[in-house]
Amino acid sequence: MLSERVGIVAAMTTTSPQGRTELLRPDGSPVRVLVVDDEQSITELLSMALRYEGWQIRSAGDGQGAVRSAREFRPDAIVLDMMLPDMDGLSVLGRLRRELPDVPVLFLTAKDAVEDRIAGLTAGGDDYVTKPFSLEEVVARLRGLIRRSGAVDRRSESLLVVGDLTLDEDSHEVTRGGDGIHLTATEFELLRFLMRNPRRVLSKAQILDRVWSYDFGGQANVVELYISYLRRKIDAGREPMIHTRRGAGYLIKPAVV
Amino acid sequence: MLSERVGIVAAMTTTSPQGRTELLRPDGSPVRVLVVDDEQSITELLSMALRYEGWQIRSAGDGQGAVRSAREFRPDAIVLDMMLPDMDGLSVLGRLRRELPDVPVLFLTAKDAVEDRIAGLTAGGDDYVTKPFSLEEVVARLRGLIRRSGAVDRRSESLLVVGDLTLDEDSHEVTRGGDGIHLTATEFELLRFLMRNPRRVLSKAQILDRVWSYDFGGQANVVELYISYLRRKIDAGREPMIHTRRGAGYLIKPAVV
DNA sequence: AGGTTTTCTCAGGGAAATCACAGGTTCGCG
DNA sequence: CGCGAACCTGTGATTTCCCTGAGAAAACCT
Repeated sequence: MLSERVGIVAAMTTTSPQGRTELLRPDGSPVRVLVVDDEQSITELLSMALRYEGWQIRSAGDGQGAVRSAREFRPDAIVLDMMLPDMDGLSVLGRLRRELPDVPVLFLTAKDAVEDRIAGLTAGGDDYVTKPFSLEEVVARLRGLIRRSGAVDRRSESLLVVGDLTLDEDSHEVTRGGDGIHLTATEFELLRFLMRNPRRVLSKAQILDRVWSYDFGGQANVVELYISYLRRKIDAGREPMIHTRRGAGYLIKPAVV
Repeated sequence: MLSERVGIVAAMTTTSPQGRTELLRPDGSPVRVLVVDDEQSITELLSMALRYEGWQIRSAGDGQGAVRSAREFRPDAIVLDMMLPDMDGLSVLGRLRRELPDVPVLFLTAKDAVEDRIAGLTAGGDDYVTKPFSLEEVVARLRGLIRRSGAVDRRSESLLVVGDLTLDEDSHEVTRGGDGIHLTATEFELLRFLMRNPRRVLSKAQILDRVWSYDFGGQANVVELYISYLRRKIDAGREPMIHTRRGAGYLIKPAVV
C-alpha cells in the first residue's frame, strides 16, 4: 500500500511565504478535497475555509453529484454529510468507496443524532465531526486524514513549533521550553490556530470564526478571555509570545530573548 | 514446506511513518488479503479496516468469485465466511486450497456454529473468529497468521512494549514492571489497541469501532468503564500511563518518572 | 444446576471546562 | 494630562464530561 499510495497522494510539505506549512501532492499540485452537504451555507463555509488552506475544492449537494464528482475530480479526501436528501449516507459511502477505495472520509453528523449508528465509521481510519463544528477542527482533522493516508513523516508533520513552544496535534501535547503544559480543548484549538499562523495578526472576528462553532452566539469577549487563559499558561513568568495589537487582534511569535 | 512459504510471503516488517509496524512482502510490496463474505456491509467494514493496516484488499461475495479472485489476485491470506450462498464453506475451502495450497485462512463463523468442525480446520495453522467480531480481533489474528506463514521473527513481532508495560499478542500475557497482570478479553483488546497507538489520542468512538463488535448497540460509556478497569489493574499505585484528554479521548504513553 | 467470571446498564457524584458579567487596567489620542 | 475605547481578568453560574459503585444479565466452568 505504501508504494501504491505514494503514487496517489504522497503528500509532501512545503512552507508557504506566510510561514504556514501546506500539504502538497508529489507533483506539486494542490491537495483536492470534495465537500458533500445539502445545505449550501455549509458547503460554502467549508469551501472558503479549505481553499484558504491552499486546497482545491469541489462541492456537491447530494449523493448522485458526490459520486459523479468523485469520479472525475478524484479528490485526495472527502467531507461527507451523513444526512443527504437523495440517498442515505452509508450507500453514498459505499459508492464512493467503489470509485476511490483508498480516499479518507471525514463525516459530518448531527450532534443529537449521535447514536444514529456512527458505528464503524472511524474503524478504517476515517474520522468524523459533529455539527455544529468549528472550522479549525474540520481543517485539523482533514489534515490528519490526508497526512495519514499519504507517505509523510508524521512526527515532523504533526508538530507545530514556534520558538521554544511546541504543539503536537496527535498527542495533544504542548510544551514550552521543555515543560509540559496542560490545555483545555478550547485553549488547545486557539493555540493551534495562532501557531499555524505565526507572526500574523489575527482579529478577534477571525479567531471567533475559526475556533468557535459556526453557531456560537455568545459574547465576543470570549476570545479575550481565552487569550488571557493561554497567557497564564504559556507566557507565565517568561518572555511573552502572545502579543496584542490594539484595535487589530493578536499574534504569536518567538520570544526575542 | 517452510522454504516454500518463504518464497511466497517471507514477510518482513518495517516501521511506517506513523510509527506503526507493518507487514511487507520480501519485495517491499504490500501484503495481499482476500475477503470473502456475502454481506456487503461486512466486506466493506473489513476492507476499510484492513486497508488501514496497509494491506491490499480484494473482496468477493460468493464462492465462485472467491476462487476466481484467488487465482489472479494471489493473496497472502484469506478471510472466508463459512456461510456463502452458492457453495458450502468446505468446498470453497477445498477449491481455494487447490489454487493456493499454503495460504492461511481466517474463517468467519456464526457464534452458534459447529465448533468442532472448525476446530478440525484450524489444525493446519488456520484460525477463526466468530461473528459478530471486533476489528481488533480480526486484524490481530490475521497479523498472526501472516506472520506465522512467513519467515519473521515471531518474538519481536508479537510483543508490544510501552515503557515498562508489555503485552504479548501470542500468549496474551501482560506485565508492568515485571509483574504479571491478568486481564479479561475486553480489557486485553482495549489495551492492545491503546498500545498499538502509543502517544496518540484515541476518541471513544474510535475505540468503540475497533475494540467492540460491529453490532454493539450499547451505551458509549462502556469505554469509560473499561478504561477505569484498566487503570485499576495497570496504573494502580504507580505512575499513570493511561491519560484522559477531556473532550478528545484517551492515550497511553510511558510514565515519565 | 450452581458458582464464578465477565460484560454491560444505570445513575449519582464530582471535577473540569465554558462562558457571562462586571469592574479594573492600559493604551492611544487629543 | 485626561478621556474614551479597547482590553484584561476575577468571580461564579451553568453545563458538560468523566469516573465509578452497585447490581442485572450473560457467559463460562465445573
